[in-house]
Amino acid sequence: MLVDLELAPKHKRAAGERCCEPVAYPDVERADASRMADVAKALGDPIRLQLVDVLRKNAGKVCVCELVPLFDVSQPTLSHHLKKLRDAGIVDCERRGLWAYYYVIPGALTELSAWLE
Amino acid sequence: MLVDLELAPKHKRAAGERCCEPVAYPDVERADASRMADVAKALGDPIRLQLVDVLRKNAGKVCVCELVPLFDVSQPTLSHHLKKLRDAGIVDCERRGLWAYYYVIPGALTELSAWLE
DNA sequence: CATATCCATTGACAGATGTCTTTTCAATCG
DNA sequence: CGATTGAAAAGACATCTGTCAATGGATATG
Repeated sequence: MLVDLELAPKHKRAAGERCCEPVAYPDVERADASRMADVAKALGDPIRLQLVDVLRKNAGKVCVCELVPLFDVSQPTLSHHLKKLRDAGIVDCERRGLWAYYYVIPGALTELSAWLE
Repeated sequence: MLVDLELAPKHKRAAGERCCEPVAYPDVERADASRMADVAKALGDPIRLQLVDVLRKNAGKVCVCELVPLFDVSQPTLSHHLKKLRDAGIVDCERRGLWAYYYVIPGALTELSAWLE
C-alpha cells in the first residue's frame, strides 16, 4: 500500500505568500497529545514495554520478586521502571505483607491504542 | 472493569525458595519489545505525536513549511523532531524542488497498535 | 552569477533518563 | 526485641533529549 502523494509541482512563492494550503489543526488535540505522549513515553523503553506485556498476560498475579529475575537489571532499577509506569498511570500495585503485586490499570492504554488504530 | 487479582496470602519463604510461581517468558518478545519501544519512544513527545497525527490526516500532502507554524518551536527544532520520526521508521519524506513532503510510512505503527490492543 | 528560500545540520546547553550502589522502610519470623 | 526479607528511595554519574541560534546546502528566480 502506497501513500497517495499529492505533490503539486510548486514554484517559488512571492515573499510572504503561503507555499502550501493551511492544514486544519484542531486545538483540542493538544491536551490529548500530551496525555498520549506521556503513555507512549513510558512505553518507550524495552524493559517497561515487556513489564507491561508480562503484567497484562498475568493480571494482578505478578509480584516484584518474580519480575526481577526476568530482566538483566538490578532490583532498584526495575523498581525505578515500575515507578515510571505508575507515574504514567499505566500500572498500579497492591501490597500484601512483604510482597507487592503489580497490575495494568484497566483502560490505561485505550486512548493511545484507539489513536494508533 | 476490575483486574482479577489473585492475591494468595503468602508467608515468608525459606531462604532460596521462590516466593512466586515462575512466569513463562517468551524469549521472542525481546526483539519485538525493542522495536515497539523505539516506535513508542518516538511517539513519546507531544509535538511528534501531533506531527504524526497531522501527517496521517493529510497523507503525503504536507510540506515542512506548513508544519512549522503549527507548533511553537523553531524550524530547526521541528526538523529535529522529524528526523527522530524518520529514524524510528515512522515517517519519510519526498523532496520536490525546495519543498519536502512528509508522510507516515504505511504499516509503521501496526505492530505497536496490535500489541496495545 | 547573485540572491532568496526551504530545510537540514552543527554546536551549545540545561534538564531528563537509565543504571548502579547504598540506604531506608515496613513487615515477618524466631 | 533483634534479625531478615521484599521493595522503594536516595545519591551519583554518564548518556540522551529538547531547544535555540547560527550555519550550510540545494534549488529556484532574476
